[in-house]
Amino acid sequence: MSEENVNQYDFRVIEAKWQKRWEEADLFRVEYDPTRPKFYGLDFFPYPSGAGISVGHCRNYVPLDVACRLKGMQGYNVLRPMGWDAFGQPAENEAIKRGRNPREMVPEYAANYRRQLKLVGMSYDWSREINSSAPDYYRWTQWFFLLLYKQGLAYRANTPINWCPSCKTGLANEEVVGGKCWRCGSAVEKRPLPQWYFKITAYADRLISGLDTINWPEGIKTQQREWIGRSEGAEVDFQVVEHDATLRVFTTRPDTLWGATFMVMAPEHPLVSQITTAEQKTSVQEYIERAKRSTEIERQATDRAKTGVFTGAYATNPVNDAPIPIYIADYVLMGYGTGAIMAVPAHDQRDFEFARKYDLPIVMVYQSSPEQTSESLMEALPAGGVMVIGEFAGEPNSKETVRKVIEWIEARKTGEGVINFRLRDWLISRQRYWGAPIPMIHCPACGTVPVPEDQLPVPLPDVEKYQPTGTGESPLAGIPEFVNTTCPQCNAPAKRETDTMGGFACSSWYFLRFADPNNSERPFDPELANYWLPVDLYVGGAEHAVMHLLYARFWTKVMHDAGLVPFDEPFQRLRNQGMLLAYTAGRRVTKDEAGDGEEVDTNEPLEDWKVLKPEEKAAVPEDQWIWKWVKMSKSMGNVVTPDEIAERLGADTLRLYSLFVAPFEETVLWADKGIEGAHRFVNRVWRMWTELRPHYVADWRNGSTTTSDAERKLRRKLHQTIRKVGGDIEEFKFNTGVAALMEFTNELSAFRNALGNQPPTLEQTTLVSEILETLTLILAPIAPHLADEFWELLGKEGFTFRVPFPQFDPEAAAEESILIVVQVNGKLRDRLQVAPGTEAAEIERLALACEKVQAEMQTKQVRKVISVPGKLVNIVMG
RNA sequence: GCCCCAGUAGCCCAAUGGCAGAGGCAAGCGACUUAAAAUCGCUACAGUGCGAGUUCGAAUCUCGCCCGGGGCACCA
Repeated sequence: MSEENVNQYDFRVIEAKWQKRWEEADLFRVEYDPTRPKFYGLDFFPYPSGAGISVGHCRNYVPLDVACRLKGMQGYNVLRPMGWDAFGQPAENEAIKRGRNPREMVPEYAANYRRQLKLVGMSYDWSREINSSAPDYYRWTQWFFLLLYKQGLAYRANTPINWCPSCKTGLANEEVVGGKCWRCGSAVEKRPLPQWYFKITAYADRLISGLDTINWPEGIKTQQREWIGRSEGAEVDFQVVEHDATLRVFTTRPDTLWGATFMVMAPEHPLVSQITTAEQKTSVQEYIERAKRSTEIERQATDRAKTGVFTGAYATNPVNDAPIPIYIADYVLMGYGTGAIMAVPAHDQRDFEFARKYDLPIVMVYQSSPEQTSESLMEALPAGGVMVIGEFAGEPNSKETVRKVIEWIEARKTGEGVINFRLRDWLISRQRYWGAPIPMIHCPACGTVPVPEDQLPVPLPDVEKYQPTGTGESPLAGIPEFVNTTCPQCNAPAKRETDTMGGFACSSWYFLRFADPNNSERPFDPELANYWLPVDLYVGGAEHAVMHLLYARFWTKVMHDAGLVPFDEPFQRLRNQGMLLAYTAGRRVTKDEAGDGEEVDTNEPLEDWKVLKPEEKAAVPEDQWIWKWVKMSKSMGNVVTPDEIAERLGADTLRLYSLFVAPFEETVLWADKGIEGAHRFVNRVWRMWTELRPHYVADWRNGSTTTSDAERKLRRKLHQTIRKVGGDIEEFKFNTGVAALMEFTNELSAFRNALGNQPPTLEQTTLVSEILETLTLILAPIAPHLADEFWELLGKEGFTFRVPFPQFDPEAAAEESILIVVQVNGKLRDRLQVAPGTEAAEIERLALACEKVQAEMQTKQVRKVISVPGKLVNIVMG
């Protein structure tokens, strides 16, 4: 009976037992220890949604956990914290939906997350748990707002903002995706409102150059570079005819000034009203009105025909004094450059289209051939050709020419070289309740005054009603007890700022708070931050490529400049996990649903496919279901939870499968079949290991060494596996690391079968003991519950997390002989076994001596022999 | 339209210039079993999306296409 029990892999009991012991021993709690090297592994700051985590979340939490456990076994002092991005719209919207207060809901949801993360064996130091909506956290978010303000990096401006009518709040540029709100997909409008901004544009250059110093996926770096969008060019002044005004334009092609035949201003340009003539007033007014009404989606549609209106005014081209008409058109954006352009239809496609439509002259600056004329042009010529007019006639169409022209313009004082960025300042104001109040006070006498640091936090009032107002005003504006205060400077009655900060403020510094989460004197102790930071390994989804990662880098640079931290990049190494898709039943969108945009649920992609809700499944015949692979998410109703997998197959199986299913960064299609295989493997390990365990001797290191071929081979495989598993985890190649473990168990199985019921020899006992112990430890980062159970079964104390990860023995891992392939003209002819390190000349000699090669040499002449030591010999004959 | 990433066996994936196959799923066969499951063992299956090129040698490098995924999109 007892024999039976030992061989029964009861993962439910084992996993619960070790999770309890880890907790009792406070195993993952870490302390500052400058005598030890540190390792900081961090997950993207999650919002704890009511749905809890799905197996999709395991795609990032498990690999980082494995990497951190390995680092711990390698002797690093590992910081692995977790906290909740609890402020912001996801939490608020969910609370509204459930008619609850987010203040009560967040801790509940966080508790569920915590429970689930423990269930899959995560090695978090829970003593460092933080909640960004707690006053002792947002107090410091507000403190950082004031820091930015003091540095001149926070300002209030009344410019038209991106307004999401559904979220009822302003959006930063980064939060507008294709003219739609990133969160809900509604069409974004423009609204004038006074708003707080962070001057991230002041750091544009450093946000680009810093990318060269960090180990991030190239794709993410490219996205950030393109988002910041640095472009070199010049600003040039055009005198407006018969007005005391100059129109300044930005151009990357000042070399084409000679071909500028008209100007275009954005409809919002402040000069428009001043220079528009009486005759044109009506049509210009109409155009401006129309531009205002159209949504960002409409304005951003690139395939749309160019439209515009003549202002009646003219400007003087500074290079040839020609008067050229000034138009307004919505393809020119007020937010980029100067909001006005010089149009060179011959060399810019957009200007070309506009010129053809409104019959404006086209003048060629560059020509690739004499036959080419402005009349014959079918499209603009952005590149190539030689300059044919002006002072620089004869110059090629090149960067060098652009540079020369800029110098010339500067000398003539009509313009200057300028670097422009696509990046705009970061809109931080939200007109919502659930966020950190912006710590500013509006005083009638003193103006805008910061809240003194010692009065922080400005507490978010606890209220019953917090729904967004929709008027563009924060719900806080309706709470007199909050709004009315006194001016910190003159003590006169004053009003508080009622906007709150967007959630990205909280996540721009949380990684620092983990270094010192309970500090009530400052956001963090510099000594602790210097020890733990920067984050060594940061893991999360690629969807934050621009927003969060850009903002966090910006805040870190600001802190660096304020002398708070010595580094200026927060995340040394970044990895993005792939998405997890589930096969999901859906149906076609019916005509009436597609018809009106108002009623369509904007959380779902606006396509012709809609997920079948559970209640709809009965109504729609099964042969009309359309199956699709879509992201696993609560709104799709296709979630598989770690709870059900842990219950059915165990956490270690789930961990192993999360790693094995595909390369880390690849998209995964969730199929239940695959995980059965992972479970089979874990069972197989259990069975083999427990069967061999009776042969274990603790002092195997003093035992006799193995000599038989088969045993030496198995030991070689063991040491190769140590090397492979450790290396693959470091390189984030978890799938091949797990495969290596499977390979080893396959060989171990053959050994066990060969052993049968015979008692093992002394040598075999030594080998088996080494295997039992080593296998336990190399499994430990991946299947920690199983490993700790094994460790105990070996009669050891404590936890594998505290045991050094095995070192591989290079001698034991070395191959005894190497296979050399012999090819003739690239085709396989023979194989040779040679000792490692055999020189090229020697294997060449052996290859030429091969029978099959000799046979071919009878009829052909050897032209060349390529001999690659350790690989092959290729004999070229003809 | 532009920029990334991928395309290898029925499926998920290894191999990053050197014998196309490590691992898993599914399939087939055998052993064990009264039988089945589980387990153990064995087996078959592709010439690497298409077309050129470089090379002694290409899944791997280069160029041009096709297909899928992701990102950006009037930025002057």
